[in-house]
Amino acid sequence: MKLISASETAANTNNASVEAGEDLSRIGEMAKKYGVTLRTLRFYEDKGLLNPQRDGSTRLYTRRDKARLKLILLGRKVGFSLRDVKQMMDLYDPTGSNTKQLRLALDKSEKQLARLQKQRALIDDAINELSGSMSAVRQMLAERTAPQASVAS
Amino acid sequence: MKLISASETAANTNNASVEAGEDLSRIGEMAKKYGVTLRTLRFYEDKGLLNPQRDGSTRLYTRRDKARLKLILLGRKVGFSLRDVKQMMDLYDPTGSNTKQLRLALDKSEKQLARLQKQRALIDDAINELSGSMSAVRQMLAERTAPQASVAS
DNA sequence: TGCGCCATTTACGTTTACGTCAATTCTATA
DNA sequence: TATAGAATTGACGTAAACGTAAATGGCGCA
Repeated sequence: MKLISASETAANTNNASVEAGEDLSRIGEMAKKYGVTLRTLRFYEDKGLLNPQRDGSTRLYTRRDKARLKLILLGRKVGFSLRDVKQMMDLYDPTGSNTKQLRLALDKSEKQLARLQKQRALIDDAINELSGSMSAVRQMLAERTAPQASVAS
Repeated sequence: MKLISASETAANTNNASVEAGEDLSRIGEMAKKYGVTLRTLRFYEDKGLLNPQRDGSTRLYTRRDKARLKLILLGRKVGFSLRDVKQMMDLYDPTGSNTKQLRLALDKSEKQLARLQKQRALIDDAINELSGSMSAVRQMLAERTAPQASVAS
């Protein structure tokens, strides 16, 4: 599953306007590197989360895009919506202390943490309830004598 | 599936008691009693999970429907899809030992239990990751000296 | 020069479990 | 009888995160 003859692409690019040591990646490379699909990358762009450069129409992702993508994936991992992630990232200002961004992130994180803990409690409940039902069912299967399958909560 | 025995609402519009101890409920009553919306009850019916009788066009829920609804709600609580619940309930046979139903239920339950445990693990991961990020952010907010908000996982 | 692969844009489809009208009819009560 | 309150069906909307074509274009290579 090779895409491009590795050495040439890695060494340089003959076509693009790339002169510094920028390691730009195209969409396929990005997808592979971060375990997402092309569709996902375009989708994130469509939602304003990524802004790759273009060489003609071809997307070229810089390390900035890669950092953002990492953040997005981290955010999704901890359960933030893309909207939340965007909202937080939009506050990023390379010239300031980003206090507002950090406050927002902390605020959202606290709420998300609460949600996660609640979810965990629900899941624990479900697990207990389910385990209980399962042993009941096992009982019924064990004693094949029971004529009725009465079900109660 | 037999539903109606004989005694049916003749002309009396005063529900709640027909002749036998049938305690039929209308949709509003059901919704209140089980904490669901009217829409939900109609939706379940549309999906073949409930089959209330009709008095004209008015739905009348018997205790059988109530038992089924309890099952549905239990199923949803432990994370089964409505499709799963239906599949299991459709196997119910009041004349047999319901071995097949029980086996299916057990099978599905085992899988669902595994899913729940996996989910729990994911949530625990997320909680840890999030907690870590949060203390990092708190750090950065504490030392207002940091000029850059570098973010890494 | 044509094949094959990669990429692009646009747009509709998927999943689940309902919510939200809207228009209308039925029922209960004053 | 008039009217408020229930109930009905039908249809469209929602959320999230993409999937899945379809039609098209560019590039390298044999």
